[in-house]
Amino acid sequence: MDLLSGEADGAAPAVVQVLLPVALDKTYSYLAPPDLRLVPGSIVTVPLGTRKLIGAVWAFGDPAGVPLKKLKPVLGVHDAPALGDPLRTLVDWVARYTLTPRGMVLRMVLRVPEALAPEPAVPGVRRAGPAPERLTDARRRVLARLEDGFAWTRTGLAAAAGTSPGVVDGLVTAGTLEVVALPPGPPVHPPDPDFNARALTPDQVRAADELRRAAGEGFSVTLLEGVTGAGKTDVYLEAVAEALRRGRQVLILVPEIALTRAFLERFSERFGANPAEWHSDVPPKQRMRVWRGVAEGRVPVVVGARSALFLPFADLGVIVVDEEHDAAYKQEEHATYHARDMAVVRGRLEEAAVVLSSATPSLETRANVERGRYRRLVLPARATGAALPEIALIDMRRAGPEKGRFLAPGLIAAVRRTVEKGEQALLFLNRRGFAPLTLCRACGHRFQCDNCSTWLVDHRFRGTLSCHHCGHTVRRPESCPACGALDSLVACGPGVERIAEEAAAVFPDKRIIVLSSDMLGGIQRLRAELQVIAEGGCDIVIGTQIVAKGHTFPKLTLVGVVDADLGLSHGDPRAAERTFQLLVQVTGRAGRLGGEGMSPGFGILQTFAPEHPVMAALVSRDPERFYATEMEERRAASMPPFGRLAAVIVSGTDRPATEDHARALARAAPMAEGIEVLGPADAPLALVRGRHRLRLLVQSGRESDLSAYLRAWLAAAPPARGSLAVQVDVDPQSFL
DNA sequence: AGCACGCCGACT
DNA sequence: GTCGGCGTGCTC
Repeated sequence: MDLLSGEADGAAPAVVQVLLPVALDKTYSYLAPPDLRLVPGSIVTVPLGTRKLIGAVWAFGDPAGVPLKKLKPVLGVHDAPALGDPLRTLVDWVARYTLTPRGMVLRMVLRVPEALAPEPAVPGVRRAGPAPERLTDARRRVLARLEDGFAWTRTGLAAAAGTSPGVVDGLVTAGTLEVVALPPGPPVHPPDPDFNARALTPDQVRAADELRRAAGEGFSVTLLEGVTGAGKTDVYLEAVAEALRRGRQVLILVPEIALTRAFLERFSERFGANPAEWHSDVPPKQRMRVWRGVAEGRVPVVVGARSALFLPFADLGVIVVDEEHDAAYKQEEHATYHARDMAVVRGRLEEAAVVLSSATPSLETRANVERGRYRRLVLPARATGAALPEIALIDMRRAGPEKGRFLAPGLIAAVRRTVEKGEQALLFLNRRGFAPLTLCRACGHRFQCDNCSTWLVDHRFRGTLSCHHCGHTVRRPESCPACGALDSLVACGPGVERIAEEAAAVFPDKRIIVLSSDMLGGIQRLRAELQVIAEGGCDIVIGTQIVAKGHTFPKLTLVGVVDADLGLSHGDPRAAERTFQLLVQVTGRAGRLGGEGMSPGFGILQTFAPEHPVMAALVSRDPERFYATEMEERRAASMPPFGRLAAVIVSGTDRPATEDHARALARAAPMAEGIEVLGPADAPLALVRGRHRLRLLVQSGRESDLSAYLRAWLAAAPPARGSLAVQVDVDPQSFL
């Protein structure tokens, strides 16, 4: 795209196209006062209706020919670097791909209003006049500190002179000192690429060499694959080091804020300084510094959640996507995009090297490797002793527990052997609370959420029934609200609390800790419990997904998965992949001390489907086997990555109106070769936070441009009115 | 997105 | 009589 096309000639007033961070796809035309030096990407303030908004200059001229009298002038330019070509192209690209108005994508770039005001200069003081008449001791010490001629901060100077800031203020009043603006400090200490280069294994060295080369060669995508503990981080930090040596910036995406802590330590060990952080919990002042620092090229490395993808890097050389398979990279709110894929797009636009790191890569990424689009580097396990754990299955149909119990005798025996050796066992169940469903034995009443189509989960520790979707909570009643029967309520199915109860009954003298995200006492309590576990003050850990990543359990040697089939049952195209990834991750928490360093521990999976490819792959400790069969399945079903899937989601407060609109939309779907629209008849109607939701699934056997199809469809479809809303997800990660 | 302008129900 | 609900439409 030629951004300079249609530049105003000679006498005609200069007009610029400005993109605004509102739900508009179009740019608006504004008069450009000649004294403002505008360039493409300039961040400007303009009037819109009654409001003043911050937007960005997207182009010059006025191809649409808006009548001159309608045009208002640009009010001012911000003292911040203009958004670069690659970032502006990224905004256009993401908007087009996700069918989101460009303004809403720009919003993700400009979501830092504080950053756009010039950073308030730190007030400093320096010597400006003669010594005061009354020269006290404290005053003498202050003046002595200023002999060097530099300006000091008020508080810094007072502290250095061993006195209070009041003394400094007094000298300012006396005219001895003056207040001056100090230049803002650098937002982060620069990392040193050669600070603490680790000794790498020969395999790591080979991989690191490849990545270093990639970091110097413009755009490429490399999958870095290796089991937990194989040293992927050490390897990709060498690509980071290379980018730093070349003076280019680095973005490291991590799936969750909670995981950044451990990573930051790792980083500062290697580079002697912390990277800048970017996620929703970074306080406003620091956000401002990071945003500006990134734009001005003064921040060399950012570690952040998916929103960091839209930071205005001045010269981005390397993008790392850590745990690239993680579902947290899919953004569902506002614009729906997949940060891993958009990172690849940004890498292409910025001429950067993209590194995708994972022990269990997504099928999308593996398919791109097979097609020759991405390179693949495998870190073999043998180098560090890391490998997949030994896995055994318990066939719950033959060797399961008695009715009403959830731990099979085989699993109990294994836990007993483990704890009696003084080691720890983990019982993993990805379900919070005591039981996922409560029903009345007398009348069959099931406790359901008022706002959502979900069961209320029994939280016995708290004495409540809660919806995990919207948070709706009621006290656990004594009698059935439908038939009034007393003592007729039964809990169906297990949650971690119930497993804890069962484990306590089986192992009355063992120390048991339950870890889940809804734990009473919050994050501090969680940290404390983790500390207890690390110190060996616990025999059996019972946990949800929260134990699957991040934390390390040094004394853990056995992982028992209470329900390995959980998550396989939905008609989700990625169910098998997700389950495989989760089970590899959680069983990988087990290790065994001995020889040189850790070696893998044991995993026991309770399953009703021992012949399922996921279980078979885990038992054989051969992930390639899983990838091969799953690839074939997906290919046969034309599911991603061999076909495209999209969802048109209709939601509304009125159920019949929502269904009607979904039907009307489905009727309006154009016929197209190889594209099929499913629903609304086959699509379940869900109630989510008080709104009815229906999905129309759009499936394409080929990798055709579904976006174009969807655009054409929705342009011709009846418009949504009232509370009805239509949302498009061009790459849904589940059917739910 | 946000804001004004609009047209219908209960009240300082 | 107004205050205020949120449905509709526009913003250079």
